[in-house]
Amino acid sequence: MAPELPKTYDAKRAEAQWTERWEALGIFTAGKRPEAEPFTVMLPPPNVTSVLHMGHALNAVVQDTIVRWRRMQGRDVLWLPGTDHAGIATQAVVERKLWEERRVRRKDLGREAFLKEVWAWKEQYGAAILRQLKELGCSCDWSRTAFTMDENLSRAVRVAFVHLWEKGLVYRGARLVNWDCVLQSAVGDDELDETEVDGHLWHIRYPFADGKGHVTVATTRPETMLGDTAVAVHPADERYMAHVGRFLDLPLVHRKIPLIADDTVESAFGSGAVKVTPGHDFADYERGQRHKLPIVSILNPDGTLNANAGPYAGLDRAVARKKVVADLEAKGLLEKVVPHKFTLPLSDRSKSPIEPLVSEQWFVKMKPLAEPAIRAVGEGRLRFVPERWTKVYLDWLTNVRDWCISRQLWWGHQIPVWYDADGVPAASVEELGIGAPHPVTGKPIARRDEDVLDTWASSWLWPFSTLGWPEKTKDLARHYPGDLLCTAREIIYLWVARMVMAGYEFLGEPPFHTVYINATVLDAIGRRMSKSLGNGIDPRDMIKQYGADAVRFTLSLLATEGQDLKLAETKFELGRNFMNKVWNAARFVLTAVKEAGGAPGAMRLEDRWIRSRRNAAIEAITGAFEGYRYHDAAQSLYEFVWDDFCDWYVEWSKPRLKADDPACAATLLEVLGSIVRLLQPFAPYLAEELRTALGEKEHAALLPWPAPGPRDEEAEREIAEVQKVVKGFRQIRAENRIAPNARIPAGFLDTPDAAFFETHKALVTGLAGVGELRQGGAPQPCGTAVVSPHTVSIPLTAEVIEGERARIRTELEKAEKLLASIEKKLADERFTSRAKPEVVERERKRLAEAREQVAKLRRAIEDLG
RNA sequence: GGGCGGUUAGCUCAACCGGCUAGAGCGCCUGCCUUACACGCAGGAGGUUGGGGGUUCGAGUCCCUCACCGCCCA
Repeated sequence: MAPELPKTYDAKRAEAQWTERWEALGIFTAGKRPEAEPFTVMLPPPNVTSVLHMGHALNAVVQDTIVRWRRMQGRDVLWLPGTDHAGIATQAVVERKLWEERRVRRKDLGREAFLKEVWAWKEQYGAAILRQLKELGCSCDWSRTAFTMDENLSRAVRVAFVHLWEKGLVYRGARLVNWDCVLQSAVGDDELDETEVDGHLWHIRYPFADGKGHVTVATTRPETMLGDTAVAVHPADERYMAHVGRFLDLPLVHRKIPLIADDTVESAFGSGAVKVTPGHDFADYERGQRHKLPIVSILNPDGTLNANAGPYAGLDRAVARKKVVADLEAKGLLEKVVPHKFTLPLSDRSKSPIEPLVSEQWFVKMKPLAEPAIRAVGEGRLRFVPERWTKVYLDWLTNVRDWCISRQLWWGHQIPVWYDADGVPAASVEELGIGAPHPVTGKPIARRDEDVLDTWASSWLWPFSTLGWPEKTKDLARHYPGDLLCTAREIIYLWVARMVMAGYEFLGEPPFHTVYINATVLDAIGRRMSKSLGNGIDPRDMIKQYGADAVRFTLSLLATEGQDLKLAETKFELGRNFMNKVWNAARFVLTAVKEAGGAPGAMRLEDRWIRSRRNAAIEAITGAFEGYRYHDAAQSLYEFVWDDFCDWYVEWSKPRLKADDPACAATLLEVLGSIVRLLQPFAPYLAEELRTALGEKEHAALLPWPAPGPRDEEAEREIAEVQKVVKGFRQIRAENRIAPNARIPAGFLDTPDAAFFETHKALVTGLAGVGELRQGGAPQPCGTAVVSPHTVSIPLTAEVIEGERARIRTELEKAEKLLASIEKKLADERFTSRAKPEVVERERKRLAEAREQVAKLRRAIEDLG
C-alpha cells in the first residue's frame, strides 16, 4: 500500500487529475440524497465579462468550504453557479471589440445583428470565470449552471415585470439620472467610478436684476450655469440675509432667477452662495423640488448643448465650457479661478464624465417592496454575519428610493412593453407583435419599448428563477428558500436587499436565512485592489505558483471575523507549507506502516492522547464552521496537524514502528484518516490524493464528517507533563549548544511522579535526545531546567558552565518577578474576599508552584558553585 | 454632517463570559541537511495592548474622552 510518493506535494498534478473527473462523475450534483435535508447556496453570479480576481476567490472559497462541510455532514447540497449578463459592461466590451477589429459601430449593424455579435462573444468568452472557479476546486453543481439571459430566466424577468406592472408598482417618469454621453444610456450608481480630479473653481458674478450689486457663486462646472434657475444661500448667513427674495439676472442667457435660502448650503464653501441647476445636479434637483423651481435641461443625450443653451446650442459640453468662461471673462463677470480638487463621477465603462440628466425612464416603486424585507430581520427570518451589516441593510431599505430600471442599451432583457399608435403602453409576458391588437385599447400595436432592463432586474430573481420559477418545479419546491448567501458588502443593497424583496413579493418568503458578508481583500499596505492601481494579486497566478489548496487554505486562515484582509503574495507560502506538511506526514505514515489491520495491540498513553487531541480538533473545527469562523477552523486544523500530530505523535511513533507495534500503526492510520476528512473542506485536492493513497473507496468530498469522540482528560494531563520535561531537556541542550544529533548518555529527572516517568520514560528519552532517563539530580557540573513540579538536568562540561549560570539567573529573575506578583495579589484581602473562590484557589496553587520554582533555581545556581 | 470598523511584537493578525506568565505565522538571532518534510527540526529575543480618565479585588476585554487610519451614507 505504500506507493512511491514524491518528497514535496505536487499540487499541479493533483489538480489536473481531479478537476475534470469530479465534474464528469457528477459528484457535486444535487438531488442524489433525496431523503436528506437539502442545503442550498446560490453563487453570486459574476459578470460574464469578469476574470477571477482575489475578491471572487475569497468569496468562492468561503462558500465552498461551508458547502463541502455540509455535504460531508450528509446534506443534499445544491451550490448553484452561473453568470450575469452585465448589460453595460458586456455591451461596452463588444462595442469596443467591433470598433477595434472592424471599425463598426453598433448602430451600423442594427439591433439584431449586434445582439448576435454579443451572444457570439458570450459563447466564446463568457464562461472564463466559471472555469477559473473550477480550477479553485469549487464544488458547484455545474449541471445546473445558469445565465441571466437563459430563456427561462428571461421569462421570469418578464413575468416579474408584468406582475409589478399590474400591481401598479411600475411607472414611467422624468427623473434625473446618471447619464453616460458616450454610451448614451442611463447608468446605475454602482456603475460609476468616483475619481478625484484636479479641477478648478470658477467664481462667477451674477448681477441683481435691478442693477444694484451682485452675488458671486462658485462652481466646478461653469457651463451648467446656462441651466440655473436660482441661487441659494444659507438662511442664517448674514451676508445674504437681507437679499433673499431678490432676483438675479443670469449672465449670458439673461434669465431672471431668485435668490433663495436653503439650509443645505454650506456657508463656508466658496462665497457661501451656490448656483442651483436642478436639471444637472442631484443636490440641486432636491433643492429645486423643495422650492418649486423650474427645471431647465441644456444637454442633448450625446453631450452637446440644446436650444435652452441659447447661443451655445450645438456645442459639445467641453467646448461650451471654454466659451462660457471666455464670454464671462469678456463681460467682467469672472471674479477668479482657483485650483480645486473634487470627485468627478466617471462612467465605469466609457470613462467619460457622467452628466446628471433629466430623462424619461421606467421606475419601480420600492416602499411597498421594502416593508417585508425590513420586517424579515425583526422576525428573525434573516440574519447577517457579522451582525453589524444588518444596520447597513436596514438603513438602505428604510430610506429606499424608487429604482430606475430602464437602460438605453440593446444587450439585456428588452422591456416587455408595447405601444399603440397613440402611445398607450401595455405590458405582456408574451410577445405582442406589431399590428396585433393592443390588449386595452384594441388598436394595433405600433412599436415595442426600445430600452432594456437594469441587470439587477434579473439578478434579484436569481434565487428562484434559477430553480425554474415561475413554473412550480421540483427544484423550486426543494431548494427554495435556500440557506446561505455569501457576498461582498458593497452589494448589500444593490443585490441582497433586492433579492429579499423579490423573495417576499414573488414567493412570500426570503430566499435565504443567513447572509455572510465576506472580507474585502486589500493589498499589503491596505488599499483596495484595483485595476487602475495595478496592485491586484491575480489568484490564477497564485494557483499556478502555490496550488489551489494552498490558495484556499491561506485565504481561510486569513479570513478573521469581520476583518478586512491584507494580502501579499508571500502569504500563500503559509498555505503551501501546510499542504506540504500534511503531505509529508501522510508520506511518512504510508511508507512506515507496512501493514494495516493486524491485531490492534494494546493502546499506549500517547495513542489515547492523540485521539483525544483529534477529538478536540473535530469539536473546535465543527464549532467554528457553525459560527462561520473560518480563521478559527483553519487554525485549529493547522495546530492539530502540525503541533500535536507531527511534532509529537509522529516522533513518538518512530521507534515503535521499527518494532512493528500494531497499536501505533493503527493509530497513525486512524488519525491520518481523520485529518483527510477535516482537511477536505479546505483542501479538496490534497484530501482526495490522500484518501486514494489510504485506499479509501469513497471520494473525499463524500466521506462522512467525523463526529467528535470523548476527550481523555487524563491522557492529556499526563502527556502535558511529559512535554514539559522534554522541553526542559531541549532547552538545556540548545542553550548550551549541544548539537541536536548528539545523544547524551543520560538525562536526570527529579520529580514527584517518579513511578509515572519510570513507566513512560520512552516518551522522554527519544525526543529529549538522552540515552536513558535517571531519577534524581545530575552530578555537578550540570545544566538545569525547572519545569515545575519537575526538575531536569544533564551533565555539562566545565567550559559551558558560565553560560549556564547566566541562563539560570535570567530564569530565576523571571520566576521571582512572577512570585512577587502572585504574593502581592494574595496579600490583598480585597482580592481574597471578593474574587470568585476558584480564582483564589488557583492563585494559591500558582503561588506554591512559583515558590518551588524559585527555590529550585536558587539551588541550581548554588550547585553550580 | 451621520453611521460603521480599526489602532495589540519589526510586519500580518488572534485572545469565548473581564481571571493562569497577552498567543500564532512571517521576519530576526543561535544551532542543526537528526532517513516524512530545509515548503523542515530544536531553541531564543522581541509587547507600558494609540493617549488620558473611570468602573472593578482584577481591564487588551466594560464605560467616558481625545487622537489618528479606513470604509459606507448624505
